Amino acid sequence: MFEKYVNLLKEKSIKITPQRLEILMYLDNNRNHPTADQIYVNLKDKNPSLSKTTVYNSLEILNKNNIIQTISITGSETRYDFKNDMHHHFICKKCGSIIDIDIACPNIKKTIDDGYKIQEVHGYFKGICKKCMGSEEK
Amino acid sequence: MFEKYVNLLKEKSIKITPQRLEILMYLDNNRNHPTADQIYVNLKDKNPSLSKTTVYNSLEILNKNNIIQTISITGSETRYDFKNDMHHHFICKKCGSIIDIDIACPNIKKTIDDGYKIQEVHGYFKGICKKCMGSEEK
DNA sequence: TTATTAATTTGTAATAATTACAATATTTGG
DNA sequence: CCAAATATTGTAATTATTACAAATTAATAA
Repeated sequence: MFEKYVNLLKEKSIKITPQRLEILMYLDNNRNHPTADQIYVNLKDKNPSLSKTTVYNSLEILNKNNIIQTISITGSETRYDFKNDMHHHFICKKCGSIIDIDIACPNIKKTIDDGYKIQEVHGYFKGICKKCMGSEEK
Repeated sequence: MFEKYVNLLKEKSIKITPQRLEILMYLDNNRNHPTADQIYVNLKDKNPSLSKTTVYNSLEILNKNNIIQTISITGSETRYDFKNDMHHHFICKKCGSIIDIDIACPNIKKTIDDGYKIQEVHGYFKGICKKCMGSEEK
């Protein structure tokens, strides 16, 4: 059940703890860009001893090891995402939902050629999502 | 001296106050993506009565009226920029400097065609800047 | 110019997200 | 199974930002 996550941690020589496994599994199964607090609240039920500091610490080490990524699209809190193919994010100013936009950035190459070492790419769009555009027209 | 900023505010029917003019002028003359606190500290000398709340309020109304823009590249604090042509931002993980990258996003069209209304585009790269890459090689 | 009204500024207090830290507990290699 | 290193926990501190009410100011019309 946890094999996938155990392996992910082993590959990066990160110590395996139940907390880290739970957090990783949560992010893998919940691709809705949760905040640290949301992860904490949701895992707290089944893991009553869980501390919010542990959530932050775990997220930090997972992020540093490229197993997850951070999203700072709202500006007020960091959101977290299980690492997958490069994509952008769209946040709807009306309903607040954050949506994956499956496009990669073609600009990276130019910037690398220009002498920069790029380690992370964040593309954020803000506006009104499809659904809310639809309901506005009515 | 303030004419340019008075006009900017008038165009948007924003009430003209000395605080707003000072903040606008500061952002126009300091294109280094300052935080609200940096703006506050720097203007406080010449405007001792300035309140930090005013800085936040002014930045909010200027942003809502598209005169300035926000940058949330660090994740911890919002940075502000006088509005100019669309460009991306690069933050160096070593020296912390935030650098303008003069490229526009060619992906917008596809997302608009897909049914989204895009109001803001934020492109953030994180890595090592030219300068720091140079000093690493030595 | 002056009076009026609505909007703004100010200062303080509250909130929300995140980090620091020290004691306790757990993981892992030998 | 032991020991050393590392992680977890809970609380307290910090930082950025917002809420709010009283005092002030800007814009407008007489």
